[in-house]
Amino acid sequence: MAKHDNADGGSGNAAAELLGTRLGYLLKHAQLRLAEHIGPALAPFGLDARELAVLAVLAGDRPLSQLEAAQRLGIDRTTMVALLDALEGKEFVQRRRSEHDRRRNTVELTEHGHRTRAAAEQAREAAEREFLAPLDRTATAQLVHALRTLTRTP
Amino acid sequence: MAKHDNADGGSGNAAAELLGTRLGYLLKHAQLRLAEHIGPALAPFGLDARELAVLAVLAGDRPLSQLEAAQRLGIDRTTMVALLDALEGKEFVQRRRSEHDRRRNTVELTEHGHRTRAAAEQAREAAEREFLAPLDRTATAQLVHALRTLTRTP
DNA sequence: ACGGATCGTCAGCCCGACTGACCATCAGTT
DNA sequence: AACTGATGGTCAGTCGGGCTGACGATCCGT
Repeated sequence: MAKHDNADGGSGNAAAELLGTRLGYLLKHAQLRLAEHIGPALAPFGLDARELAVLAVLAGDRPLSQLEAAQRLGIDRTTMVALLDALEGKEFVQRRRSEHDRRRNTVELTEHGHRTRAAAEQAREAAEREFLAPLDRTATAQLVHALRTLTRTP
Repeated sequence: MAKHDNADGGSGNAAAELLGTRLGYLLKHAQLRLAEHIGPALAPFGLDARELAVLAVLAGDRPLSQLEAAQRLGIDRTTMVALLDALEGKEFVQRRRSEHDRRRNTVELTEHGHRTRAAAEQAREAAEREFLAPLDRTATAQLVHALRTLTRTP
């Protein structure tokens, strides 16, 4: 969280006028600003947002294969490999050859992974709340609802 | 628009349940879906969204330097170089050494650039409207307002 | 027992965006 | 005028995220 981004901070916002009407710009920068909240919030846990999302998806009762996990996140299975390498290196997850289909790795959270995930999730929620603070309850609900509607592939 | 992204389309949306509550996910995917509308809409003009934004920023009455243009878009000046290389190659803009400060390039739209920008801007707006179609007027206004509030660095 | 599909892995590549160095130029100082 | 420090444009290098393509191991239907 330092190299990419830039999320304003510069220039006397002549931009805002022109770009503030462009949905793409608004969405992108909302995301950037949110990332600025969440990144630091997760850093103490040794996680970034993507990794936490992986943990979240793996936290269900049923252990998943790498492919299943990838699909739930909408990422490629080859991307999942590296993600899990990192998470396994930090002892948050554990790969294990599936008994029933020995092509598959079933992936499970470790004890440490479970605890960290729970704590990190709270930190993420707090960061989100902080980010959303300028909006009242209603506006927040409407925002989420609108975004959900728009992302539901029609 | 084919290689990157993936924006769902796969998996029986077990994701939606888990991730639909995560603001980061919603923002990211809203953006992806919007890009899917806008990309093809701008393709006929030989532009992508970033390039159109550059044209928009340069379309003001006063010609800007590369640095000024970059700052208004919140991008790096080194990034602007390549962007302008492309736009100049397509004859949409023209660089010219500033008379008053010969370190600067002032950048201006060509005639062709102006016409293309106007047309492309309409196409972009149409694409945005299409993307926003699932929301009624009020919801759209609220969404834009909320995003604007959140992106205003407080 | 085979041939085709599936899963995990790895190498290679693309894209966007940044950093660092370089050169030309400007502006203020001496 | 000459020096010095800052500024603007350029380029090479690099990084992060994510993909494609190929490969080996396995599975499965015939």
